[in-house]
Amino acid sequence: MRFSQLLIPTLKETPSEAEVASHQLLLRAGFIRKLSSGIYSYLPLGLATIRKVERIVREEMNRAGAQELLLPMVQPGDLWKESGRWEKYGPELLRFTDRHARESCLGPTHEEVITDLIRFNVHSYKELPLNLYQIQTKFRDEIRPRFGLMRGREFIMKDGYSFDATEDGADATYKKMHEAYHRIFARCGLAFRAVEADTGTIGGSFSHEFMVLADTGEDTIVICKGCEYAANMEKARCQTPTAPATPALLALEKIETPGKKKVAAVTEFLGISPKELVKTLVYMAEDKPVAVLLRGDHEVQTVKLANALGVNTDNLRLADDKEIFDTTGTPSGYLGPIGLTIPVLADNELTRMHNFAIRANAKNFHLLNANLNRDFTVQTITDLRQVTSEDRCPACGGSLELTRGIEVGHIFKLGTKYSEALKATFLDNQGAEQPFIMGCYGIGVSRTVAAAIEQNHDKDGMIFPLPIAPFQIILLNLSPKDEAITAATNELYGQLGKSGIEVLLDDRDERPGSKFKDADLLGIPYRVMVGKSFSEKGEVEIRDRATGTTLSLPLAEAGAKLINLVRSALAPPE
RNA sequence: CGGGGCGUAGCGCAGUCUGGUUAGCGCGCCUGCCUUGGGAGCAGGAGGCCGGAGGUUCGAAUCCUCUCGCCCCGACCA
Repeated sequence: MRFSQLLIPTLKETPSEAEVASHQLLLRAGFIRKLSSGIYSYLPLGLATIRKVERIVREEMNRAGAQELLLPMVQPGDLWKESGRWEKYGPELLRFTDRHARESCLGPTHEEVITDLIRFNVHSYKELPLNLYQIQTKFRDEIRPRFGLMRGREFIMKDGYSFDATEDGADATYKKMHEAYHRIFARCGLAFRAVEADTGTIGGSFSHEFMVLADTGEDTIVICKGCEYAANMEKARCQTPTAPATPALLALEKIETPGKKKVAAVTEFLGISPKELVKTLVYMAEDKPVAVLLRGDHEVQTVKLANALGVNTDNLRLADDKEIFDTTGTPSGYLGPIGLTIPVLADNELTRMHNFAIRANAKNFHLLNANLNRDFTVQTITDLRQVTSEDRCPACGGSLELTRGIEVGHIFKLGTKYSEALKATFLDNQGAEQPFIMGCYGIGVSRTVAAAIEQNHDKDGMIFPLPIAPFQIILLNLSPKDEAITAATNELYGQLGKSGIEVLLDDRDERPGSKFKDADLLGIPYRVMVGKSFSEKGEVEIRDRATGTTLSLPLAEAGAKLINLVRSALAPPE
């Protein structure tokens, strides 16, 4: 393709609305333009990149035995009522009525539609397993879209759904998808980790998220430096080391702590570490109070707490001062665990603590030398807190690292949640009716492009991994008015094109500096320059965008060299 | 939805507090000359309902009211 004929509206200056690198660069390089909040047009280069990712996704999904189909975007409200999600999904589901006053919605995901399709068309275990996917525009009316393609309201997603007859079969399918996802993101040239994840509102029994590692990621993930263990913060566990030998239990001691409420102030005043204090928090779970006990320096992980209580995170919040007083009789800020009548949950860590400090249920007093089961009891002891970098890996005991990630893929083993809700069943080999065992598998295609840029850029622009670059080579004619140079450039362009190499020919009548700047901005992996050194020595130069290394070689050798470079970069993993 | 900020030419901004000629600047765009290895130079030019509506005033980009849109921070997610 010729640069002069393509719509590539590059910008010298960064639009003020863009905050993160991928958003700024996608705008500056002319890949996308915003239509309204969270809704973007993909220009030719943006679309080319999207198509590259899609192609890899298709190849790997097909290779793993999945089949592509395409489901409707507009979906009847009745189907969502049948699954129960019409009520549950919330305002993120964009709803509208058509001319016949039928309730409808734009598909944010397709569990209902696919399950409906399968229940009417698949009836026997002999037809299973089935694994179906589509690549399509999704719409989710996000509360706050942000960061360009990172969190749009309209975005391109690959969503896949599997149907198995047995648990073992479903687990095998899940494993196959896990492997396929590994291959997909590896082929995209991304540094990523698969992490254990909470199943959230989609529901199901277990799941993994695929995280592209980048400092600007919206998620915090925990990865082990010593083994393969990795998990989302919401799910991350840590070793619960066996309790040290129980020391002598000291007598409770009431001590005045004038005006000290916050953990840091209290422990400083008492001359102890926050690790020697237990704090008492009150939450409202479905509007009923529960107390949570935690070591002073630890933080509650809301998702874990919600799971321990069996409630949805939407129905879980910190109690306000009035609620604390009304339900415990103690003002906020003075509440300790002794004598509580509401349900009490304690974090695992408490089993290892002895002679710790707590609040005394009285203004300006704390108690020293408190002990679990001697001075107070709790109903539940489990993992309720955020893992920290001081914790040890639950799998190998190695040290843990907290890092940021961008969620580009998510796989779930759903089980029978939707098949039961929609009465989607088949007959097993005994002639008994069984619900399909399902899995679902998503990849944010447009987000993957943003994540790739987030992970691969420098001050001059994007640096695409070759497999997902919009073009593999950008060929610069540095002197379009020079006939010899133009003839040489065209010859090379033709040769590469015949070999199936994707070349963007910069034939614009611009000065070299502008072409260099644009080439860097677009992030195309190899830049080939035909100019002064061709006139002087018959040589062209090949510059690697990522490393900046430049290779000069005779025109006659350049084509073969480039074909070689591109093909080796495209070699699939292992 | 709560908190913060912003809407002036395609992009980046000044002007608004303290109302007063024809609303400016840089980049980009058009024409010509010139130039050609890291976003050149000169000359000429086009482009604005100052987000929208209402109000105050002799007079509003500027003050007031309402509204719409956008961005950032939080709870949600591919």
